[in-house]
Amino acid sequence: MANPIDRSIINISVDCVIFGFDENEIDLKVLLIERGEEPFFGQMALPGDLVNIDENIDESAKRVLRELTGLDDIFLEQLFTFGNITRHPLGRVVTVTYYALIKPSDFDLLPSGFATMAEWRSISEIRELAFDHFKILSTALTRLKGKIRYQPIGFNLLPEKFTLTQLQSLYETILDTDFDKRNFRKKILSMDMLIPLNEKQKGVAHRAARLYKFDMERYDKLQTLGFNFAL
Amino acid sequence: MANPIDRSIINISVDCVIFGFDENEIDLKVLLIERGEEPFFGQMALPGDLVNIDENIDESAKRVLRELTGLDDIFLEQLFTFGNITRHPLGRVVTVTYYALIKPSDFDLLPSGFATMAEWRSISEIRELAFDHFKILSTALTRLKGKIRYQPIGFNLLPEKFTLTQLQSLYETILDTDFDKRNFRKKILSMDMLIPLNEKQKGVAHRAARLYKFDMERYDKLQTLGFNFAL
DNA sequence: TCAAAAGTGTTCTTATTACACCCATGG
DNA sequence: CCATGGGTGTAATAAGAACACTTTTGA
Repeated sequence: MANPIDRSIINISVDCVIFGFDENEIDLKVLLIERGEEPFFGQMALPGDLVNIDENIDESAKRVLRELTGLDDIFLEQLFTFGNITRHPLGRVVTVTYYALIKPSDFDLLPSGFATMAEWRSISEIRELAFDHFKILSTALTRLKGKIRYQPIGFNLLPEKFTLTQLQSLYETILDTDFDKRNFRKKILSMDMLIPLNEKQKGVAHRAARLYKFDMERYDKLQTLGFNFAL
Repeated sequence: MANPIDRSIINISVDCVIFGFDENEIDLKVLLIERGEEPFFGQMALPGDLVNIDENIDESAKRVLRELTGLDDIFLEQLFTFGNITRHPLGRVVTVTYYALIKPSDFDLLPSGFATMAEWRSISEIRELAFDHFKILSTALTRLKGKIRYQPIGFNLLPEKFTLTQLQSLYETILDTDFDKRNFRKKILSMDMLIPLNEKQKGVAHRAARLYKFDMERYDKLQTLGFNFAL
């Protein structure tokens, strides 16, 4: 970590689990940095660092993420706080973790600080991470899968205009399952949250699909009424 | 708080939201202490205190709860971490909060430490609390209501042998709603998690109800298969 | 003309809701 | 004998699951 750990006190840090999903890609990715500093020098880790005394922890998470990876203006949701005595080799560090799901192609990565590298890595290929970050990642993945069934996470992962097949494959990738095409369409359209456009895909070597966009106003209304997005 | 706040560092505390439900009682309660110390001297607050450097935060929550209220051996679940700069008047304190739902009559309250009193208070009557504890309480209540629909919280709130009406009124109280008696029974019995006993209530001035107990083995199995307790 | 994905309905099964009367017990 | 809560079934509706062929497009 960039700030020094004080062995005489409980230090507090934030760590961010940024999931990435791009259309055309088949798997879910996570943003990792390579550490240019001890401990775990040269190993991959979640972006994270100590909280400053004069910043709210939510703001701290945003700052740390920006400083290490260049990602800015991301909606982070709090995940869990990990506080075991032994989780950091240099002292006592309680970490508040956050997660988000974004579209990698919307952002440029710019590693700096003690991050010598910032990269998207496929979830399925990750075997180990610095500290207890692998455990944090697993916790985040479980939460994401649970959450996406009830909340329209994912609206920000598609282009403004998208096809129903794109939407379906987004859900299939994140939930790691398959849906019946007709049933998926029936359900998603019955929610009345998509606006069909008088536009079609162009330049595809097959029948062009109709494009849709999200009806945010309608969605917000349904949310407040306790609407359920389950599939 | 009992330990002194150090203004030069970020202090870390735990706070516990202990919900209480007793049969025969119509409303949901929460365990509060009266503070015998500044700040907020004499005001009601959630039991909470600073974390020691040599204890895990989960263990810290248990210890603090025990020291202030006498409650021991309670399964606490982490709720959320509140870390705004301004949340504590004497310095920077990030608090990790926990919650649980228990049956008050199973425990004796024994206030000590800086708690001059420890009491069960009806949720609906609480207007204000020390620090940001009212907000913490609201967050916990939302979480509890969400959670009880998918998890069998509540098994520990009833006597070992209970009637279906007791179970129903437990759910109705916590979710603040009403269920149709026949539909409730049909659904709960179809889950196959209750064992009907060859025993009846005694001493009631009406037809005696059959008693049931939970089939924990069966429940654990269903849990791992992704079972859903929704009502 | 072929390959590739788009688009479209029906049937069957299962879950959810609404609803009202008789039963057993103790006071 | 009455007040109190216990106990029971059915019909209607809604939601979910399974399933296969025709259409459009560009290469």
